[in-house]
Amino acid sequence: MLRPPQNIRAALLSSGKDQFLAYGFEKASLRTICKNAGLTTGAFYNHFSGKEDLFSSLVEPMIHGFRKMYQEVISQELADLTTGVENELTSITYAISHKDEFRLLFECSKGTKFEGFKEYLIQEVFYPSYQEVFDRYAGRHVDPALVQIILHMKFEEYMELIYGGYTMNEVKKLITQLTVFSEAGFHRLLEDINKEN
Amino acid sequence: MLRPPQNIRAALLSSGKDQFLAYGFEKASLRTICKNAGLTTGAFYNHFSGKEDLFSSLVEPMIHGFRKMYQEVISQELADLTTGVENELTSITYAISHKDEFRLLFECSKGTKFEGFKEYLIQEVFYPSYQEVFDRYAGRHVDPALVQIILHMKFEEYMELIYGGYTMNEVKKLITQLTVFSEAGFHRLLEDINKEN
Amino acid sequence: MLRPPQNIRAALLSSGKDQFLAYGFEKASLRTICKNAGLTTGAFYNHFSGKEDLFSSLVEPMIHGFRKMYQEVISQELADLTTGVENELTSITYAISHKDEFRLLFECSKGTKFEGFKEYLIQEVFYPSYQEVFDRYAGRHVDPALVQIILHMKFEEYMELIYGGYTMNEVKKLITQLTVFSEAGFHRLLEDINKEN
Amino acid sequence: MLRPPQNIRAALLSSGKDQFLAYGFEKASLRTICKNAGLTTGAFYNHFSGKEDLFSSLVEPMIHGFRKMYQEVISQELADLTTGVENELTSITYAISHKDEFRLLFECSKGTKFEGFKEYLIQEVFYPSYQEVFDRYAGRHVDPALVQIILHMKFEEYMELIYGGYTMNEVKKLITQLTVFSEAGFHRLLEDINKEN
DNA sequence: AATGAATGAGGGTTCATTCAT
DNA sequence: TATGAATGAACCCTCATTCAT
Repeated sequence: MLRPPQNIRAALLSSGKDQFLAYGFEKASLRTICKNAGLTTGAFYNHFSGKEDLFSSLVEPMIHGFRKMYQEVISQELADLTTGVENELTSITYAISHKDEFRLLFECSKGTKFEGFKEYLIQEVFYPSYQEVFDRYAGRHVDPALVQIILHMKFEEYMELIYGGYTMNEVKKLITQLTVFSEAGFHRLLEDINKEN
Repeated sequence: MLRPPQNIRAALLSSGKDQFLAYGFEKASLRTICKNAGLTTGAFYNHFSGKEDLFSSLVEPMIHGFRKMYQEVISQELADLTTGVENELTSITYAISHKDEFRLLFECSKGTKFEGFKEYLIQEVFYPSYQEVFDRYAGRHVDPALVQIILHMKFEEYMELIYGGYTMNEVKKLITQLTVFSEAGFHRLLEDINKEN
Repeated sequence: MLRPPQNIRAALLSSGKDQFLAYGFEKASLRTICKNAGLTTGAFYNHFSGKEDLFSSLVEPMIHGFRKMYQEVISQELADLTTGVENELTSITYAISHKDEFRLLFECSKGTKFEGFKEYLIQEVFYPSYQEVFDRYAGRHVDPALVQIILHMKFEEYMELIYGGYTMNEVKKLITQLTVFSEAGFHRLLEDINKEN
Repeated sequence: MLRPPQNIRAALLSSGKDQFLAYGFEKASLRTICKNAGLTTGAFYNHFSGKEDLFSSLVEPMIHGFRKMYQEVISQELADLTTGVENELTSITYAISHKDEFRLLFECSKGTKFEGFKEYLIQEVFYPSYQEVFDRYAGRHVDPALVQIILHMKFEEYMELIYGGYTMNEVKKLITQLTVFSEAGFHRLLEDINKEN
């Protein structure tokens, strides 16, 4: 009653985040979300148009932010291919500071319109540029299956960096090391492939 | 009614697998599972003690089989470090032939006692030997964070091999290539690490 | 905010009419009525004391107007029995120009105090004079059941004239024809009845 | 518990009929219907698939019965034009013995797939043959507006016969009288129309 | 006058499980 | 073993109205 309206919205977002993370979108109980935020289910609908609206409100700002950031990163990457580590760091930093929202999006979104977001991101956003980079470096068309798998591994690397609970310094060091790992593996693989034929 | 009891159990297992894969453990409807298996919900309880029992029955035989197989593989591996690719192939082959059960375990088990199985497998089963192998190769204690991440990437590699829909021949070729990738990366990484200090 | 209060009231009445006509009194949503009128539900209560008050305000002025008009018509009718068609036309004209309000009253008033208005009108207002006219013409007491049915048919005739979407000229012509129909039927019926006994 | 299942279904149908008649389909409360039938709302869904299924089960058998009866009546009518009164009596008798279901269909079906049934019946089933009979008798095309209105009046006549609470003997007598009324009116009207031109 | 957050009860429906038959 | 009716709580959501601001 005496709380300013912003706090209510914030309380609902926070409570919703908790429940969605704990139970997933479908199993999370709106009643519980409301109770934890200190209001009735009826009151909820003065702030959000429904359960999915609450979920979207948690996740969409992050998606827009990520999109914006990613576009800058990718355009830099195309201009200067040596900026890899730095750009990765930018992306990871963003993701870490939106850790929860990423998890919502990737692991708790079943039943929402974001359900397939992870695969969408991998296939539509990352894969095309990945395949292109591989092809360019190899000087030939690289087996898409191989690219797919390595891309998924890369994605998993990011996941671990994001959710591993590392400090920024640790992340920086790990990325450097993992870049060494990936690039060495990558070059050796291409050599082998080219030898084959 | 006239079906031998085995068929009923099999029908329930099959119908349950379908629903659990499609909707996850919690959201899958026991009613639907029973209807698709051609019996009533009441009859179900003559064959299984409940929803989770059905799930366990789908997943536990595979776990035991996998455990048994993995122990043979790992003891071979420790005896002869050159058997890597072959052993991986054995594991993957097993996993591919139990694709559905793996997916149940890893992606559809929320709400059951198997909920944390994937992390359990990684941390309790794979990680110790992984860290040991890394340490042995490096001749020093490798940063566990690094091992964790690379292990997760490896695990993701397996996932893709299992779920990518590849033929056995494709899998064999991919494993060979990915082994080249991983090992080259791994060696280069260790070199770098050793240089550092 | 800057609108003169009359406009707000008018907007609410108009929006309410729309919703009541579309969904009936009970199913119409006050929220929607207010939203369409451009204000909040809270503000609504500064103009009307509640949902039913809004409904009454739509319907009562018409009822009073109709009562007044009908009294003039009926007193003329009793003075001069030949004015039939003209008087019918007066009534119908009034009804057509308050078409929506009539519909509200007859078809959308469930849940309000006007719920039984149609039957009230027929039984309390029309029936007594109808029975009297029949009795007078017949020179004897006509079976009330017969009068009831013919009265209801007459009422339905009016409904169709009102809601049929006819021009005034068409209405005039139709009334003339229908009067022929009714009166011929009526006289023949009375002849038969009198022959019986 | 001890009631045979038929009684439960019957109890739900009866309780549903009461509530639908009293409040209309949308406003009737399933909870109340169930309570009055002596079971919980959960149990309800073992007997009907939902609220509308209950409504349909009340109304559809009557519709099919009516359709069947009406087809016999109309084919007789076309074979022998003098059977009018008898056939009307057959129809009305059927309707009276399904009085409640007719009222459900005509007055309480808003929100169901039967919502427009009354107008459908009038326009699609009755109107075409009505217009044809008028045209045939008149020897020319009669103004559809006139036919519409008289048809609606006829329909209202039936409604009153059905809902007036008359005995079968009274109905028989009233139909005879009303047929005199209608036919006399009809013939006189046609004469007038033909004179006009 | 107007806002909009809050109430609290009610809506139809689904659920895993139980149990008399 | 099988049936299917019953339970009772939970689900998300909508409602007319109130009231502090």
